[in-house]
Amino acid sequence: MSETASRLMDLAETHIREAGYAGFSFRELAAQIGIKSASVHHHFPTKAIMVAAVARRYGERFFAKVAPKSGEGANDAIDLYKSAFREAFVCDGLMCLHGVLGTEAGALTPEVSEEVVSFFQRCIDDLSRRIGGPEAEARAFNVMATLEGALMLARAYGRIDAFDQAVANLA
Amino acid sequence: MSETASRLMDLAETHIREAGYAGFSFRELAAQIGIKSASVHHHFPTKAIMVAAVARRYGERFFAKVAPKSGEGANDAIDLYKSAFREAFVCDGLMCLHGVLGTEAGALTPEVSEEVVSFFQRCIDDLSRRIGGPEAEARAFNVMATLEGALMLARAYGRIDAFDQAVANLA
DNA sequence: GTCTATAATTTGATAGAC
DNA sequence: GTCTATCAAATTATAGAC
Repeated sequence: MSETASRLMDLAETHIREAGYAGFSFRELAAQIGIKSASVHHHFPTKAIMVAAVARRYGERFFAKVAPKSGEGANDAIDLYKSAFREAFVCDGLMCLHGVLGTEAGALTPEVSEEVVSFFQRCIDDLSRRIGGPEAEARAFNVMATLEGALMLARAYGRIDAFDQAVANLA
Repeated sequence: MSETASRLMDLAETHIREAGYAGFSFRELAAQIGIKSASVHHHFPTKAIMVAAVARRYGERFFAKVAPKSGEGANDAIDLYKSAFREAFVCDGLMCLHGVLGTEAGALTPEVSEEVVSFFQRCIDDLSRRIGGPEAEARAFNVMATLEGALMLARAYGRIDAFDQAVANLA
């Protein structure tokens, strides 16, 4: 992938995590790196294809970040997920990309929608396996729901304290 | 408020809860009730003003629905909130309006943004008071985060089971 | 309250030259 | 890979007649 394509994805990701799927245009991205919108179409034929690519990359980076360290216990997995979501607010001041797109489900093309669903599916599967025990899947759903909601509240309040209170009882 | 304005708000609310702030246009609403977009502007001068009105009405109805029954215990409040969110999926198949707008914060005008923040503030205040005890506020944040996230996951999975698993440990 | 008409802008996307 | 030029469509919004 070209350097330009990568920078375009960076910008698109930020815009989506700030304002959703409709929160940017090809013209806007182009202007931000000093090219024209027609050139953006050379890298990504359509907006839906670009967003699907951004969503896939976001997932890959996320799962790399929460990958198990050697000799992890059940709570270590939850802590890693918690840290990843907390960083989204503290470092970037942004939502989880899939959290935004998930709430906008009705506005998405099938290709984007599939990326979003498979992200959550993979999160639940991964967490369930690493948590283990009889209530593993329910706990996995609870962890993901709480983290997505906590991040949204932290942004609404503009305070990491809102996130920390919301997730205090996890792990 | 006129019957027409009320029907326009109904339609706008559904569209937003399905696809976000950018998920509808005045023309679209107008066509759905058989008038022209210019007539929509007669009832609501701008889209932002309309969405702010929809957000306010949604909050009023929500708080009426979760209002305390006489002689309620700490868990009753959480159960009422849980039922209200569960119904959003089971009855309407839609997100919480403020949950959608909250994730799209960067796309909102100040007037809409203020409605969203004050909705969550009021939820947290109400829940904290009704839950009571030393950890009341943290539990309130946790309840709201979990419910918003659970509703989003239920829609992503298309299964109420995802919601129920995510909120199983509440109350 | 609703209409016609229209302005002003933005958007996603394409054709073809360099 | 980027450009110019352009298209077709959609969007928010306004003016003024009925």
